[in-house]
Amino acid sequence: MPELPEVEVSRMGIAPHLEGQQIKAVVVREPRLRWPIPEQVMQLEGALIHQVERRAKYLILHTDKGFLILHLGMSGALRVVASDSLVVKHDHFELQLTNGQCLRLNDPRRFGCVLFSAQHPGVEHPLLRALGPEPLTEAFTASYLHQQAQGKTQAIKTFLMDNHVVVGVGNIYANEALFKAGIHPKRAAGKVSLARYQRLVPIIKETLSAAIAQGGTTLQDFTQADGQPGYFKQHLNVYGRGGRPCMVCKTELTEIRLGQRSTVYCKQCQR
DNA sequence: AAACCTCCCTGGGGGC
DNA sequence: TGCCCCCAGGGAGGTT
Repeated sequence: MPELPEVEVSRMGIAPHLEGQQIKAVVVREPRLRWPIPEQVMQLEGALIHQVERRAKYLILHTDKGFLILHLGMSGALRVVASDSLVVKHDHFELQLTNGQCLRLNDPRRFGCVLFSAQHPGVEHPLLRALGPEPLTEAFTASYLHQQAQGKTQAIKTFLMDNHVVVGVGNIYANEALFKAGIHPKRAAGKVSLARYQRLVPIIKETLSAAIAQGGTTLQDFTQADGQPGYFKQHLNVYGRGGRPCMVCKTELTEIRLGQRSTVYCKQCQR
């Protein structure tokens, strides 16, 4: 499942193949994604791609004829392959380039989206306008998070996963970061001290950065049909380990549901 | 307004 | 072996 690190790895993988290239044809095989793929994407035929940007878990292709917004949802994957390479099940969308390559989106669960924006969507588009800061920038600090949390009774895990607070912290990283920071996932966000946010924020940054760095090792063969590598799985302390012993104190890990999401923690280590 | 809940979708896994 | 049911997840949008 693409979390922020995987989207960033996707961006790094596809950008060198796309930037400076021209779009020859836009192919929509299955328009029924999260939202129907709009007709306007056809306007990108003939466009020159300037840049591939990531904002939260969205990828934004800058072209001289507008902006393409991509979201991978739960199960989406992007590959750069030869335009005549075999189309497989769930290959819903592609941009064919004049150099014979194409950017192909495969998404079995269709939670992803492909959208068009005439202006840069970061400030203008309703989906991106209200997003919180990027976790790997200087804007994301302990004092910012502490201030956002003031008066909130919401569980800190739900708070961290709210895109208005900070983007890109999905269920896996919220679980892992709270474990490493020793904070109970159900603790009210507004009752977590500044000192504990000062511990948590660097942990979130380090966890995301480490995952990106490891995804980087798969960049070489990114254009091959390998699928998701699962490179981060061996580093997980709590996610998917409910009922098994805590790696620190051996206490049986507790699994609960919080905001419809599976939540695993150590009742000994996390308070 | 804040804090919940629901829904979209398919593949995979467990139970029988 | 095969079938059914449930679950996973991001995040918009609805409800309380």
